[in-house]
Amino acid sequence: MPELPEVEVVRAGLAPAAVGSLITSVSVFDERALTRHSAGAEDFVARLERRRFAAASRRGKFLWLPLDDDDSALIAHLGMSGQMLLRAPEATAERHERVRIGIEHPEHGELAIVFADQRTFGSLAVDALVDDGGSRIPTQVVHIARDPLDSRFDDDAFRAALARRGSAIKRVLLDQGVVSGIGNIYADESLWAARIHPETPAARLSTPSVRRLLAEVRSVLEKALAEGGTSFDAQYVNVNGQAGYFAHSLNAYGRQGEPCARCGTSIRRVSFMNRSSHFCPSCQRRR
DNA sequence: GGGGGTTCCTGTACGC
DNA sequence: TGCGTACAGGAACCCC
Repeated sequence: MPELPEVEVVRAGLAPAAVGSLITSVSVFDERALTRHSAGAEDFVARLERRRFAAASRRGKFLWLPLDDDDSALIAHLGMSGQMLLRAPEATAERHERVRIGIEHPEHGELAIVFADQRTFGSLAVDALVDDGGSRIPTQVVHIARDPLDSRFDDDAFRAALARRGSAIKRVLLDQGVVSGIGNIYADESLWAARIHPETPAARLSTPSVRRLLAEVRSVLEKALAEGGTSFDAQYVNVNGQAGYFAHSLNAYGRQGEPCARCGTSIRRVSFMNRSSHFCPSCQRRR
């Protein structure tokens, strides 16, 4: 599932080929890939053709490629199974290919950016850019908080936000309006590393606990990024179709029944928020 | 505005 | 072999 590290790997992979490229063609094969673009496929194509990509940016799990008109950007959210692939222009269609964008780079020549998505939770759009504290971000990203790896992430504001929330800390970690980029996998991993029970009310966490949690969130995200992200199957791959290696480093997620790497107790899996939570019942005690 | 549940979707695994 | 069902989960949306 693409979370911050996976989306950042995709952004960094797209940047060298996309930035500076001229968009020569846009083909939409499945309009469900444009649920974020309410004006429809025809409008989507018209807003992209003959423009150039000027940069490659990201906040949380959203990535976007600003256009050279300085007023709009192609935004992408990968959802559960979205992929942005770089392919040769004549490459055969991917199995779940939804959108293909033909580009021409001044040095690398012709390429295709292919958006493929099995479960169709992901989508693309062309969105207006607005000012946000000195930077320009798409309107659809305005409500998304900065991510913990962002140099302008405000640790004190995060601590204050937790103090106002009576919800379980895991629910708050997954709330992209409080802190972005964290999904089910890295929430479980960070809570395991910080020895915090996922259902602990956020407001009950002491200041040292919040500091420890934030440090572990950053550590987990950075390690996953260094290993190219987490791949369980073909659902997440980089722009070249290659898997990441962080799945081998997981301590809690998907390890139910296996011994905790710290204390040997069986990792437990419980249903929480219509998804799974994995934790060690011994070293992540509920207080 | 916080809180929490529902919904969208498709491929895979599993039980019978 | 074949069928039905549970499961995976990001985020918008809804009602309380």
